[in-house]
Amino acid sequence: MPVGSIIGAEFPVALVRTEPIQQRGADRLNALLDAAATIVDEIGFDRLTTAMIAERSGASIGTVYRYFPDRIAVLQALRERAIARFRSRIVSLIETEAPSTWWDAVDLGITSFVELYRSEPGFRIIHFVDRERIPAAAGADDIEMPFSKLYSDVLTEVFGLDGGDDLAFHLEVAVEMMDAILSRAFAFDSNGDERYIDEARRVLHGYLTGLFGPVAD
Amino acid sequence: MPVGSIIGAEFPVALVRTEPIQQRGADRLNALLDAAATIVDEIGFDRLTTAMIAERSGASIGTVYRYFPDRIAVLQALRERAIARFRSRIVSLIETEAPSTWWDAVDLGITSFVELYRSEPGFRIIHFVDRERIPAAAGADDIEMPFSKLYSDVLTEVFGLDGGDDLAFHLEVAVEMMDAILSRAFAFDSNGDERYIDEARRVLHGYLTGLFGPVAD
DNA sequence: CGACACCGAGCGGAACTCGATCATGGACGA
DNA sequence: TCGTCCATGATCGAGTTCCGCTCGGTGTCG
Repeated sequence: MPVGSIIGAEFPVALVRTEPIQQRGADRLNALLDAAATIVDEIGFDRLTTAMIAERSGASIGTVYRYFPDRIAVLQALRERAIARFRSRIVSLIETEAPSTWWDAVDLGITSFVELYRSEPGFRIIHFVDRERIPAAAGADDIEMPFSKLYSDVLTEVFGLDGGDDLAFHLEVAVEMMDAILSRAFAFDSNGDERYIDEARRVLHGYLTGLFGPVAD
Repeated sequence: MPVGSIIGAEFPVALVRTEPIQQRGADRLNALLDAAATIVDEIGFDRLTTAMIAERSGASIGTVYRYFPDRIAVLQALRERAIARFRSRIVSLIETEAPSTWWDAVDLGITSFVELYRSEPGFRIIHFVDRERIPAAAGADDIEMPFSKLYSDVLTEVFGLDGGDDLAFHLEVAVEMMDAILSRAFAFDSNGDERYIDEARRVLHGYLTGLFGPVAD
């Protein structure tokens, strides 16, 4: 069962300058990210300064730059950490709930997604999808497998869905749509506007059943 | 016929410090935005400096700050101007093409949207929806009517669509979805990946016919 | 005591200000 | 109908402030 494979590395790859070795190092790194998260929540993306991160987390600027190459990397790492948590939450949900249809599995994904936006500070500002995508800097090709591809593998192997090569494509479209609608849900309502959340579910259900046919396990 | 009403103001409201009075002022403002647009296209969002904008447009830094309160406002104004052009393009398209069904009208919207991404410099970086939405700064409530609301009015009055109060909501969801998929289409391909563009059309068609029933005028 | 972790003054550069200077176009008299 | 005048819009750019980031030196774990 490949479900566990949708968990990624604990810490963002290639974003930190030096992986922390000692315990306090790891603590610091998390503290830095926590600080960044709450600040982003409060004053937004581009008003965040590295000095603020340092002050909030009780570190010095030097320490910030010990772990991160630049300001942007902090934000990216923040996203990565949140997504890593998201992935592991999905895994435990799938294992405990043991969904019997592919739709139940997807629905679980949506639920986790909503929880992610709700509970992860700063995430409703950062967003799931990285819109500043840089065309995959050549050289660093140990890039993490995209979420949609992994989920497509799971659906294929566990539920025998046959979307062919198109499955990953359609799942990516699905993820984009879901993120867009949920971002809207959380844009003005930090708890998430239920109307949009419900609509996201409905849209995804309609989109996916339109591709795979009615739900049946 | 209210079609004309979906054109907004000529210049972005509440983003410029001083509305230009004389002709050269308006020219300057446009020149500044043009410069910003091409620079964004070339080197991206956060490498854009106000000094570059000044130099490219043949102005001084002081002039930049005469019209814009800060760097971010330039980008916002850039989006607003592009969207204003988008609106007027839609108007002329609807008037010249005279679509006979509501779907044709929506399809025209999608076409314009794609053209917007293709032809408006910097727009594929800026994106249609503002993801930095700050909960509507209190005080400035002469905020522009959202695009989805206006389009919903047009569809209601011209094609007699009856989505009730829900129509505007569903159209907003539709716009969010479309922008998400099209952003993806233009993320790595400055001409737009046709596969995603087609999918955006398909998705919107499915979503909207699911709400209004099959297309018929 | 070696390596890991941390510090913070300081440097370069970008964002933004402000008082001085130039240009425009409407008022107004001839 | 013109020309000139000048209030006000528009422009300038050196200078200030603030921010991202470096680096050599100082703690503190194992």
